Parts: sequence; structure tokens; C-alpha cells
Amino acid sequence: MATLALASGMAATAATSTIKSGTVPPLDGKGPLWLQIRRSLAASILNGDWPVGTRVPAEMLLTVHYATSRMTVSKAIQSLATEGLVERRPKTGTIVTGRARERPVMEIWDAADAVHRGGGHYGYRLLECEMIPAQSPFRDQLPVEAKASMIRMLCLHLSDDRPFQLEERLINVEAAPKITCQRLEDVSPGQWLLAHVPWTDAKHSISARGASAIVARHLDIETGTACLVVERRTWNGDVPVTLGRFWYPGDEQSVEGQFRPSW
Amino acid sequence: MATLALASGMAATAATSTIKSGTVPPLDGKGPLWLQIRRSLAASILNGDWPVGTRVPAEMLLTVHYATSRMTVSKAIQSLATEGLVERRPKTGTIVTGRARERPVMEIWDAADAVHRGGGHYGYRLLECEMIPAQSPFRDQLPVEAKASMIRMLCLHLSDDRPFQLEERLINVEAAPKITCQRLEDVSPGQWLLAHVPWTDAKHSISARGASAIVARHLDIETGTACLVVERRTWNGDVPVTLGRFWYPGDEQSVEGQFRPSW
DNA sequence: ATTTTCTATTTGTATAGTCAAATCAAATTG
DNA sequence: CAATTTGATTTGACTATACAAATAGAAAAT
Repeated sequence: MATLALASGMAATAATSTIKSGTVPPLDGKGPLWLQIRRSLAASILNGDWPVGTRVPAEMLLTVHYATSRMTVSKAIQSLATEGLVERRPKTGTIVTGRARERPVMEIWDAADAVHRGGGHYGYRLLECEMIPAQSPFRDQLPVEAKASMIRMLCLHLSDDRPFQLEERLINVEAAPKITCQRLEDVSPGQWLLAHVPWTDAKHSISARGASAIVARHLDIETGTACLVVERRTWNGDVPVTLGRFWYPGDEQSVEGQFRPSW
Repeated sequence: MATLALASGMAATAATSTIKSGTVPPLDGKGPLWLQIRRSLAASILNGDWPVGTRVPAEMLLTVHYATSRMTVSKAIQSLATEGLVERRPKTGTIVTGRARERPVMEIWDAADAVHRGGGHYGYRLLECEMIPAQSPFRDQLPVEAKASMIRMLCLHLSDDRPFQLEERLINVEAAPKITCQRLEDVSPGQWLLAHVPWTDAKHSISARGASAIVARHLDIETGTACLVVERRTWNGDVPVTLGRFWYPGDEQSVEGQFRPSW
């Protein structure tokens, strides 16, 4: 196979090598150029031509190879990097990452919207709500400052008046000063917090647990039934805001996601 | 508050309005400019100043307001768009999206790597493997063409010789021609497929199920124990490649993710 | 032998423009 | 009035260039 030699004497930094033209799939002419390049590079990775650890040709090389500008090539590679297919470092270059972990983007719906999507009528019921002073055992779950108090609550989301999701919630009152148990009687904590409390960061954790007696009673299922438990912790900067723990009857619902939506 | 008027007579398209300077938080001077702008815009959204449906000022306006180039502003907004905080359309502009669904990026690890990460010794055992001719009930799960045959298999991933994860798998032989049951005796299907079969698209689904008798026996847990079940379907273009169903003892493992890694 | 300094490479960030595509809204036409 | 055309606005894509930051590896100094 022929190789593509470089025009000598490039302006700023000259690319000093070549790309075997057979190693990169050709462009298909469909859609934006940067997406074409992205597909081309991704194909090389996904079909095994460039196994883990392989160094992707430098931007300048690809710029010449695809006869385009560096910005366009860069955009293609960047988007692969944000999806975790490659890692980039100055000087080292771009390296194909192991796909030991996949990073699908999951869709987690607000209870009210999930119910609406399913065509049901949404309902909300506050079950328990209490202010918790400093030094409580819940402090392990939401690491707020020792002096700050918290709200702990339990509520139920209903679909057509049947239990749909049970929500346990801890709220750092310091981060959400205006919150009271009274306010949570008719509005779900998620909605109230979203509207009134800023947050910058959230971490999710999904696990499966058997329903405890309490959970089972509220969800109207048998004790021990497998439930999908989604935990969401949110911060505002460094300040923990809230911990939400959502119990779904596991066989009825699932969390969906896809690895690569933008192809 | 004062408003920032625009220099009149811009080159190509003139911005025709102003931004109230109080409506956008100031830049903090930390890190790349586009990230500063991103933070500034994100803050306006997340703290409720710009509720759902609000139109974000047009790029040209922001370009003037932040005294930078359009590319830089655009990059900031683009990154918000890829994370689903806003939606963009030509002419209409950029609109703050409802956060009815959150889209955390979850991390799903390959069994071998998950074991290694936990400091254990990884082991693999093939339990069952059979070729399935056309017209089988499994066709509902992996919609391959009627004539194509499939492989159905069951295998166990071990950590320090103890059951760690049970894997059920259907493979479209048409998409993975060189696969045989013999090849899967010592190598996990995930690893084999990753190395030999190209794929372009994957969808994930996470649910909770009680362990069936078979699952329970293999995982050495009690029947009915809550398990986290991750299903992964992959395609190569339009051709279904494989369905993997992974059973985790639910209280021991979880899937982690975060909403906003790049802040 | 070890540490430090330098240098070249590669990605990261930013500017300043151009043209294209989409589409909302107003003006025009039948 | 309804349908169509036109124009204006906004994002999308792309080019060309420049300098900054990071760093691997070579060279120099200790």
C-alpha cells in the first residue's frame, strides 16, 4: 500500500512521519467532516485494528492525511476522548484506552415524569419527616458539618394511586435553609430542591436490595422482593446538599442507557 | 444594574440586544476561559435564575459580554448541550432543558477488571455452551435473522475462587463467524468478542431481580436474593451482535456514576 | 550515577473570520 | 384568507493561525 508523504516545510510544527493509508478507513462523505473522521477513527479502534495502548496518529498527521484543518481533526478526537475511547496527553499523544470499564449514559427519570411517561396519574404522599439534630447516626450517610442539622424524610410516589417508588431522603438544612417539613407535605423533595437549592455535582450509585419490611409495606410488595435502589448524592461545591435513595420494585422498572448516542 | 450595550456595526451579523450584566455570574479567572464561561452559564441554570425553557443569550451576545471570541463561547455552550443541560437549535437559540431525566455517566466494569480492582484473583469457568439453530425462543431476546444460528452460553466469573458474577450470553454467529464453544472454554466471551468482533453501538439496561434457583446455585447465594442485573446488547451497524446478561449479588456490588465529571 | 536543564513534540486554548443550514417570522402572492 | 416566498437570525461547520502548557527524552551539570 502506498503511504501518504507529507508536504515539507509546514508552517509551525512539521509532522515528521506518515500514515499508512490502509490503516484508517476512508471517509464516507456523510454528514459533517469531523463526524466522518470520528467514525473513521472509532472504527479503527472498535474493529481491533488499534488495540488498547495503540497510539493514534498525531493531529498534524491526521490533518495532512484527511486534508483538513487541525481544528477539525482535533474536534473528532476530543469527542472520542470525552466518551472514554481514547486518552490524550500533551507530548505523549492520544492513546487507545482499555475498555475495561464502559461508560454508558444512563437515563434516570424523576418519579413524576416517569409516571407521566408511563401514562399514569402521578401522586405524592409524605410518610415521615423529622428534623435531626447534630450528632445523629445518619451523619455517616450525608457528611454534613457536626453542628448542622438535617431533615430526614420518607415519601411515596404513586402511579394511579398505587405505590410506584419509595424515596428516602436526607437534606442538609445548612445547604437548603428555607426547607421545612411543612413545605414537603405536598411537594416532592426532589422538585422543591431543584427549584430552590443550587447544586453543582451529583454522584449516583445503583444497587439491588431485598425489600425490608418497611419498604415492602409501603411499596405493597412482599418482604425480600428484589428492588432497584438508586442513590443520588448532590453537592453544592464542597457542601453536601442531599442524599436521595429511591426504591423501585426491581422487576417492574429498569434504568436504561446507551454507550454511544451520537453515532 | 447597568447593561452592556453592543458595539454597533459588527462585521457579519450584528447582535441586536443586550445582556443585563447582573444575570450572569462573573468569571472566576480559574482555568481555561471556556470552562469559566461554562461554569458561569451552568450556575445561572442550576441556581434557578434561568428556569426550564429560558432562552440562553445568543452566542454573539455572550461573545460581546465576555469579551471573547464566538468559538470560545460556543465551546462552553456545546459542552453544556452534550451533557443535556441545554438544547440548541439554529434560529431558535439555546434553551434550558428540563431536568426531568438526569443522565449520569455510569461506570460498568468488565468482570476481570472489577475483580482485579478489588484486589482479588480472577477466575473463569464455562458452565454451558450450545449452538442454537434457527427458530428458537431466544430469538426474542436477540433479534437475529431467521436463518442465522446463535450460541447460547452460561459462564461464571470468580474472585479468589468464589462466585463473583454469573454471565448469560447470546451471540449472533453471523456477526461473529469464527466463534465456537471450544474457544470460549478458557476465555470469557466478553474478552473474545472485544478482541475479534467489531461493534458500533451498545445499549444497557439495569434492573433488580431475585435470583432464580439456577442463578442462586451458581452464585452460591439463596434463591430469591436480590441481584443487580446488567444487560448489554451490542450491534454492529444494524446487525445485532450479542446480548450479555450479568448477574451480580446485589448487596455486594453496585454501579457507580456521576452527573458532571468535568467541573 | 544522579539530578537538573533544555528542547522538541503534541495537545490545549484562543482568535477572527467565512460560509452553510435551519427555521422563525414577516412580506408577498394567488 | 391561505399558501408561498423571502429575509433575518442563530447555530453548525470549517479554515488558518498563534501561542501556551505539559512532558518525554536528550543533553548537560553536579
